[in-house]
Amino acid sequence: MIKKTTKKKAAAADDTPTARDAERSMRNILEVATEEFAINGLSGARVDQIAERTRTSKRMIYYYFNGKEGLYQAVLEKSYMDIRSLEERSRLLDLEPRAAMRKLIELTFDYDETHPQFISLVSVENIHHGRHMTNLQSIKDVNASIIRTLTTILERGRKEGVFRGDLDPVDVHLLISAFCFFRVSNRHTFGAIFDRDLSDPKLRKRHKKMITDAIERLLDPRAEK
Amino acid sequence: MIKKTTKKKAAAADDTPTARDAERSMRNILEVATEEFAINGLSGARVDQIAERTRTSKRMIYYYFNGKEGLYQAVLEKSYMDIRSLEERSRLLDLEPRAAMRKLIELTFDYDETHPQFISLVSVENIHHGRHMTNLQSIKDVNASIIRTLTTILERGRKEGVFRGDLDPVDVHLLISAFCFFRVSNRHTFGAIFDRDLSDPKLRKRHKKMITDAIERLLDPRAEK
Amino acid sequence: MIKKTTKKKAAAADDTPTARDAERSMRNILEVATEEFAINGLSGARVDQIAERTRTSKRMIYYYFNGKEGLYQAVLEKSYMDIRSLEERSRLLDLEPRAAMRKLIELTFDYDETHPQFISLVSVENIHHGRHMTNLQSIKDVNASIIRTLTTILERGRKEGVFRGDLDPVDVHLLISAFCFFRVSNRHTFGAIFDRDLSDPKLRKRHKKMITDAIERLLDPRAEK
Amino acid sequence: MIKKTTKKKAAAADDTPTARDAERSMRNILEVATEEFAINGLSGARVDQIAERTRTSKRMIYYYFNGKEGLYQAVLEKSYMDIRSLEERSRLLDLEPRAAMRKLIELTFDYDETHPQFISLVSVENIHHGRHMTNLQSIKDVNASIIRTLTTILERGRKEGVFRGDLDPVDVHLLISAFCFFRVSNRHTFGAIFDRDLSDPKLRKRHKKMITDAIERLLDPRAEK
DNA sequence: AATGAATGAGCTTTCATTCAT
DNA sequence: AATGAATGAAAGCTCATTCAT
Repeated sequence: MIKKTTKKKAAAADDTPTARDAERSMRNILEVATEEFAINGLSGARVDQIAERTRTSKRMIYYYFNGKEGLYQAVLEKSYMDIRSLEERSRLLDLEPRAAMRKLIELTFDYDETHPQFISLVSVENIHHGRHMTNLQSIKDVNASIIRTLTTILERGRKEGVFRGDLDPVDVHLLISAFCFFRVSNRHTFGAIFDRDLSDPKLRKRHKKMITDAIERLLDPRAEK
Repeated sequence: MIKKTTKKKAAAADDTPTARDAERSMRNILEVATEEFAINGLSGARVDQIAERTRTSKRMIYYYFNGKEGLYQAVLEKSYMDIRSLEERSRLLDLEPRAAMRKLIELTFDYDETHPQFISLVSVENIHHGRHMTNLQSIKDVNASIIRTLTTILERGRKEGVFRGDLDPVDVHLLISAFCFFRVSNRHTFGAIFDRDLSDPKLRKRHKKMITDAIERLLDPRAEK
Repeated sequence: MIKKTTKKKAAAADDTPTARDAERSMRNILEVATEEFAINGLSGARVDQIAERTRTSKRMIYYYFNGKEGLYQAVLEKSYMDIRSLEERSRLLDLEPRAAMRKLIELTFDYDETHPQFISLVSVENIHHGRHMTNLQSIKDVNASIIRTLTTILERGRKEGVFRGDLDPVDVHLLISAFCFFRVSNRHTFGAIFDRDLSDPKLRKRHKKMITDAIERLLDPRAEK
Repeated sequence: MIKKTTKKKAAAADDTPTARDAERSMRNILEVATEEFAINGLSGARVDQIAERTRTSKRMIYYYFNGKEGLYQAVLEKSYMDIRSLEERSRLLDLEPRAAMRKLIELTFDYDETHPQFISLVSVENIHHGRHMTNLQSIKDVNASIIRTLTTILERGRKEGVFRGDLDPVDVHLLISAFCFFRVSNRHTFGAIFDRDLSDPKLRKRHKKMITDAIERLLDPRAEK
């Protein structure tokens, strides 16, 4: 992360009005840019358009983020950081394994459902082969935490005999993510092809149950081969 | 495909060298464009770059496809059409329900795995809210055929008592698609975050088994509530 | 005029269906082109657009008229030729001088009023410095005839003592033309500036009378100095 | 003039070298563009050609005028604004009615004669149906002032018994404008047809007298019906 | 005599970025 | 620390025309 870090620290340290203004400007730019990149992609987003919707000027984007790509990277990082709340706020490990697993799935499902911009950004980043994430350790850290939690849940379940023990936590995470993510990321093509509005509450409820069921049964030790 | 349909038909009817040349040129352009749009997205792809990699000139892109957007739409349509082979070539309905289901999942899994460009294009189209598909009935037709096959398989399985009967075919298709698609569409971000190469044959095999298992267990009538 | 002349003669001589078809195609093209050039000017008109509105193809425009400029020139000539009817059909010289003069003015006024396309084309040609008329003797001939008629009328009037004799016929023609032409050629700017609809019948009548009055008084020998 | 008004005002207020440079650049572009649009029309003029003749670059045309059409509109407005000098500088209302009228006609005649570019631009704008003037209130204002002056002159003349009182000022303005304008706007076609050079000083003098005479006699109350 | 297919050249416009304080 | 003005480079697209039969 560019020179923003220094700024942030400075802002945290001294609380001068100027510093707080800078902080506010950056946040404002990030918010607008998040929308624009999510809607239009990296190449499709326009620096002019972002600047115009901002309280500041185009010049500031260069000042704070060193250009379009820098801004995009900052947006991406910020978006991934926001997931931290997902499992931090919910005390998953206080629950017994099966309840914890169910809740984890539901949290993921709901998060993706309510954060289509994040989904879009991740799709955009995949179009670009994830080349803007390679330097962002922060993103890996956040996700490592999710895997740690999941590993613990699975391990506990195995010990209690309620989960089979031959599944890789990352694989399970992949399966859960895939469904929750795809439902949102591909809602436009899937919706158009099958004339379905995936945001319909009835469908949402049914799908949430389906993915929960699917994982639950997959983990059921009685069927283990 | 735009207004060139007449041309195409003519080309199909008479087999003059000129007509074949035109046909070949269009295919050539489509192939190159498919790659470019898959790699760079709609906004990111460059007409110049596409033209340069082509045997023809930039002018021809406008002649045949009425511009960048028209070309993109043609690419999208063509890509979706190519899936027809997926289930047409394989005689799914000759198999007993559970084998058919397993094979359907594997076919989907393998198709997505071997057609990352198609996956990219669909992702790109979702970034653009599926706005280039609304007019393409052909795409709906192809997919309707898949759903028809799946419906038959599920129905047969229910009658034979090997599948539960309370699942919507489109929902099942969604679940299968989600996992197969996501593995490819998000391979870059997922790979970067968890330091995993999703194209590793060992992983591929494991995931294929996992998704097959998951669906199989989900459909198992013994667990039905 | 290009090779059209040869064609026309041929068409007149032999009356084969093919020849008549050619004749018809050319007329069709000319009609459409007249409209397009009048509305859009020489640079603004589009060969594609003209061809599209035609019963024939773009290629034919080149076949018959050797390109856009040739077509424009043919349109211009044809438009000027059509005025011949103006004074040929009306037997001006059968009237006594003052009546003849009044009628000449009214004919001019009405012709311009009812042929805005002709007015437009002449304006267009002036934008282009009249450079497409230099070779068209036909145009000069038609107009020479008008001047001849006007000269006769003025001469007779002078002899009868009802017109002053010191005015140049071409000057008088200029004055008449100017007013009749300008009313139509500048109707859009003049109309916009003064919020007047110059095509309003009431205005038309008033203006017709005004110009007739003005010329009549100008010619009145009693005021001659 | 587009949205650059703010810029202009700023430039007027502070007199920084930069501001003056911008002002100068815009004027430079406008001058060149005026010529180009007058000679080639809106469609015929080339942004490249305009830029090349300018001290600045093509990019600046878009920066200052938002494109070709914006530039054209600015040129049109500026050209109309320049007429303001016509009657502002000359103290028409200090003269007695008949002298004032004569002078007004002569001023109009001379202005058109010496501003063929303006004449061309108005012709061009009429080809385009005056569609670029609809938003330009400034143009209406300038012309309203001319009509006000003319109305005063006519009114005074009527009171003094030297002018008839039944003529509409705008009609009179139309008659005067028509002749003065047409002489210039149609000099090429008229000149070509009648082998006359309308810029010949002898002709100019004769025509000036003719239009002055014609209006004078038209206004003469003795002939009023 | 007639024509469908193809195209080079050049057009207007857009874009992310830097200059200059 | 902050910014308004300026811009080179390249993008997408259009046009009149010719090729090839």
